[in-house]
Amino acid sequence: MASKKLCLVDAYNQIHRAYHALPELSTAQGVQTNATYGFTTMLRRLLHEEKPDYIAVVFDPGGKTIRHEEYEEYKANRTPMPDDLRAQLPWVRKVIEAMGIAMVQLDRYEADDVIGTLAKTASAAGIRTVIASEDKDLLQLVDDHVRLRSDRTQTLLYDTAEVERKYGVMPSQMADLLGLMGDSVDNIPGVPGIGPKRARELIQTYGSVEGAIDHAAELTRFKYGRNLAEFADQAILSKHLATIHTELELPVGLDDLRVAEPDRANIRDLFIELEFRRLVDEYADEPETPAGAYGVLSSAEELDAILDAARAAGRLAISLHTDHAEPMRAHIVGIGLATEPGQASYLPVGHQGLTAANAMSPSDCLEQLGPILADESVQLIGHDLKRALISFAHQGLPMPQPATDTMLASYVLHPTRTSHSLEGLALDLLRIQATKLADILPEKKATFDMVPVEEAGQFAAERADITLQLALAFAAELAAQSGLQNLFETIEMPLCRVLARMERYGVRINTSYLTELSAQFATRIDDLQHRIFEAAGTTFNINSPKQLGEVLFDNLGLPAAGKTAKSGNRSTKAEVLEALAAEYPIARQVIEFREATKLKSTYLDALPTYVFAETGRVHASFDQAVAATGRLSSSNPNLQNIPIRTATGRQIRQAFIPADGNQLLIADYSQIELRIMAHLSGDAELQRAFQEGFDIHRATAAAIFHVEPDDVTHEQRDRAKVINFGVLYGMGPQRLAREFEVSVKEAKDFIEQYRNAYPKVGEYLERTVEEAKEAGYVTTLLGRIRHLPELQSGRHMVRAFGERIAVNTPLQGTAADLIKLAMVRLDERLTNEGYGARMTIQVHDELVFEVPDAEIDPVTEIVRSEMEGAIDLDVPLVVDIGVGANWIEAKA
DNA sequence: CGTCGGTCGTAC
DNA sequence: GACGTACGACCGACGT
Repeated sequence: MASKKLCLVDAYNQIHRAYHALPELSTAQGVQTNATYGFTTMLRRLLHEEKPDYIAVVFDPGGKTIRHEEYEEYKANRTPMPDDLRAQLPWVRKVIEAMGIAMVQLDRYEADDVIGTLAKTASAAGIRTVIASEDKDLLQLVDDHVRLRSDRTQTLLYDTAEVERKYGVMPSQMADLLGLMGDSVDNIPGVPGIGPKRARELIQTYGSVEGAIDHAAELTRFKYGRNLAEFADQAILSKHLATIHTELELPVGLDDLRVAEPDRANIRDLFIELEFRRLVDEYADEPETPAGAYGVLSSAEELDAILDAARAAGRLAISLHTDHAEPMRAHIVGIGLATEPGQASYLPVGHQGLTAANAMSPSDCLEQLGPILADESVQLIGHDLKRALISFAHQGLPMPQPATDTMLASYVLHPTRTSHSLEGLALDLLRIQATKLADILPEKKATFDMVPVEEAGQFAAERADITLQLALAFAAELAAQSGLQNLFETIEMPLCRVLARMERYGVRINTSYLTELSAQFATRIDDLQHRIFEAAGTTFNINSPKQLGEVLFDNLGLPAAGKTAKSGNRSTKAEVLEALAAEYPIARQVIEFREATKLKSTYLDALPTYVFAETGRVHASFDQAVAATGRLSSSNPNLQNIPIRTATGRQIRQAFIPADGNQLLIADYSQIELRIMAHLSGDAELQRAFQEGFDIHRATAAAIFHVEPDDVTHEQRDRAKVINFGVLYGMGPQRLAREFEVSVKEAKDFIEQYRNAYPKVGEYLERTVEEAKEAGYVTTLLGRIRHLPELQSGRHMVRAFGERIAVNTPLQGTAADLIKLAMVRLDERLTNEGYGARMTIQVHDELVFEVPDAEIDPVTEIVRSEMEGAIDLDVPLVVDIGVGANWIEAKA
């Protein structure tokens, strides 16, 4: 049998390496985790690949060591550990502890010395050692039994031969080598004028530092030879400092380092807390599965009993499952129902092969559910309820106003979470591993209706149970944060149903018009492609940035301007091509080709594919839990990026039309973010500009260029516009300089002039960043919050990014709050007052309505009053409203 | 054949 | 890289 193995981890070395190698990661709570994560995966790999019998993680002591006593300057050049790394050390120790791995640390001695001593002890016992470190000092320990493992781009195991190959000396001579060449990392001086190459030669020739010094007299014709004599003491000291002690008295023996069974429950909890989701699965081979009492309902009486319980409890958590991912196309397959945590039932509705003989009919099920949904005394709870509401409506049930959507609760509390999936929340908050849908589907592409009722029931009931438990947990969390609770209850929850209605109603598009336009574009694209190929002298894929770059910059020799960030290809973006267009017609042709193909593929050809046969309309999704600032997002298709800026692009908007007998009514907030900034900053001049109803860009131009508003030139107004928007995004002078094609100094002057014009705006922006650093988060006017772990970063770039987010989020987020509030009130009024008008699209500061011809006047007034009156600011909110037969015509 | 990162471009 | 928030088309590398 092979000999046993010991792994020794150089803790700080590996922690630092992880910290620098990984991008900043942090949990939803803002705990930084990159070093912890990197160290954890390193440990895991080490255990897996080396399969040691013994293991220890060795730390340096907190205070001074014997080397400091011998040489004051030892490690004096070390920069202090960044705060965001130091903060991770307790977590690293927790991970090591949970994994059942020994930690060793000795006062006054470095980790290297402990490692050396342990390795030697192991060797004496016939045990092989693998040291995990990138520190070349440790190479001196390498021998037949001891190897050093380095894991940079690939794993490299240093044995004696590898050390000799790389450094030209035997491992035992590494301290001599360092004694001569010094080590800037540890601030070991070495001998001036002797670097790695000479040190290597000298050690190879004379065997040791002492040997080299003995022969210094023979080398006095060289400067380094004279230095060797002069700095002999320093060389001896350096070697001494670099020499690892291997004879220490340690408080632990090898027996204490045996690899133990990890504490899986503890590891799982820890990884959940740290949000190491991938690792949780691995260590939680016995995950806590919900131990609830779940049953399948098989009669109207059983269902009634559950509904009675819901009425008694005043709440009902549901988990709805359908046969289709798109709610507009979906039919209800079954519903999990829960009223108390730990127990839940399943109502099968539309499983394949399920007949009235073994259950209730689908229509009976749904009919029986109708009243409870309409019952306002029973709080409806669910996860991603917008989908459920659409499905209900699709099947003829009422669309109730739900009380708690756990997805939205999670979003309000942690808007930057990348996912608000039920599974993820269950894991993080309840420490429960929910059953995965994929695990119960009979095959990969199966749908829920193919799952046998019993399995589907366990799954759906579990989800309803988890949803209820999450709702209770979120209720407690929200209760402690009244601002968020208010936002959740008065805006996000009501909006959920508004969006469901919008989505279900959809928008009408003129498909024949789009098809016609698409054919025109095809001709134009074909023409451009021919001309580009002719100019290039070759055919290629113009849509491939890589191939395009080769043609333009290699074949045709156009001057390249900058590389792309990730792959280092030469950039072919519009800005670059635009600069070349005056001199090289092909650049212009590529720009036009790009615009045409973009519009054709993204809009002209894509939009008609979204038309839903049943309604003849497009039912895009408006997602409420995506954007970190509180904005909505839109997808399938995205109706929030329909072109408007170019004449060609505007043709696409004309495809958006109302139903017969209706008009489109478009209502836009005018300059909403700047108005919010005027309000929040309290700047008198900016406020006055809005109160007087000035053209804000013209007013800003007049103020920063010191001219009368009437004398402002087009260029001045354009520049003021760029600055006005730049301020909202935290733009710096460099970017402004590039934008204006002026020097950075001149750009700084513009900013200075802006600050003079609106002094309180500058103060406000600075105050916002300061307060964000203090509090760790920023807030909007209606109490939405966003945590900013970026501001605690050790990296300047990341911190600067955090500062821009801190500036932008309250403005963008408050605008989002306002329009959401207006949407909720508008929906309420239009519904309650019996109008046929429908809200159909939201584009951040704009609402699109489909309004019956006869309702135009009253609806215009209602829209204006609810939007302008959404909230009372120190400046007026102005809404521009237009009416027309398509989205362009209606733009006032 | 599907997934995913990279690049680019559209909106506010 | 240098201005915030999104979604998505296309390419091309990579894995099954």
